[in-house]
Amino acid sequence: MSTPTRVPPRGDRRAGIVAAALELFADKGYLATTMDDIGRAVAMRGPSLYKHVASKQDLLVEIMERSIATVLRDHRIAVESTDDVREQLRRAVEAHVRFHARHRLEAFVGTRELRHLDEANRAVMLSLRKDYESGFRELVERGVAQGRFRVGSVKLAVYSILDMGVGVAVWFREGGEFSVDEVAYHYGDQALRLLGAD
Amino acid sequence: MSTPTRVPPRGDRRAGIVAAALELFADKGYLATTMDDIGRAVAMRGPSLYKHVASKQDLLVEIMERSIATVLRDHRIAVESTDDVREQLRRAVEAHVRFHARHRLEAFVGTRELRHLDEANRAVMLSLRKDYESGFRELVERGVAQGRFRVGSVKLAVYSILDMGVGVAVWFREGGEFSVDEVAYHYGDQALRLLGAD
DNA sequence: GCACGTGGCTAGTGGGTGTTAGCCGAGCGC
DNA sequence: GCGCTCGGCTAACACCCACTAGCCACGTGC
Repeated sequence: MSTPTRVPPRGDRRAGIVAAALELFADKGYLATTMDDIGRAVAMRGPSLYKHVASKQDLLVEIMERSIATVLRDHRIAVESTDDVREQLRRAVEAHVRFHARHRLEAFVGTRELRHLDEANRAVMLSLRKDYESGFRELVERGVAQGRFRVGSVKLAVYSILDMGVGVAVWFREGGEFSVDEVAYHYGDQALRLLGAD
Repeated sequence: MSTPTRVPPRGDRRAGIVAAALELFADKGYLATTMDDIGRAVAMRGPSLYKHVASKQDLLVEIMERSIATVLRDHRIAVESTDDVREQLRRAVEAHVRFHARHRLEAFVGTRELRHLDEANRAVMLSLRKDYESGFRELVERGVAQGRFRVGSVKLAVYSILDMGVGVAVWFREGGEFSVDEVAYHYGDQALRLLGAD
């Protein structure tokens, strides 16, 4: 039997493996996904994967690190793009929602499989997630201090806004009833309403 | 070694097993929990569990069924307790939040472990969850029709309200900063704001 | 044209897991 | 007191899975 694929372009075989792992982890869960499953998705046997990755755990770590790094970057960009608190919050929420719509699978795996990260990596991820949450809290607190927002509880408002964005990852489908932009806009709007903005 | 517990009260040994399974499923996940783990939690060996339950899957099914039945019942009671749409929605949201605060673990397992239900049971659960969602959608639609709510999109508003309630299960702790009632009240408020109520 | 690194393969290892089989002590009905 | 049911136990079965060992084809550098 001759090789069906002539020659894999370069050493980016690893990227394909990570992508396949992401899809499988999101679909079946980390524990339910076997190395053979991942191998099958990239047309090789399970053990061959070890020529490209150190372990199954490494795949999870790589997925999570990339994911959280993206969210934090997008958030920073959104907040730094204006000085007006109201607008900062709108853009931060839109970035949050855009991420959860565009990177559904990463978002999914990022929250669902946190407990299957080994201790050290989980601690790092939890800390980064806390930072992210803090960014929103500071934003809302500043808005309240400036009299732009009126909330019963900053903490509960922030949790609510974040969680409704997280939920997008569950139901959103590319090419479905809503575009990413529509969802982002509506959610930004809802967040501002929830904060009693203006 | 004599029996440490003199005699288990009655045949409610099963209830203890389900409770232990719930805690473990919520903590480690369904797949990561072994029958030995569950056995240890109720002071017996794994295989002995089979004198009380048919399978590990049965434990998951029982947990999920009880969980969804509770939510649906609470929702119905809330909606039937008044005729005013605004008040119906407030009470439905409060019931939703109360459930996710009081039955954190059930809520957790109910959403996180859905994929590990076998096909038949999963279909039933998904259908029941759809019914629950529909209840909220009809409520919001009625409110909009009566001019009591003003929303950009009924669907997105409903998703948002449900998801922010679901999120409560993640962070809520009995005896923490907020009581169940406080959270329920605040979330009811936030939902009404989000709907542009009144 | 040859050595060698790359990246695939098969075979195996060591451990884990749901579940069944079969044993047995204790309490209860009669 | 006898037998039966209940509910525990240990042993074992039948897989499954991450990962390792060791082999080999192929393309490239020289």
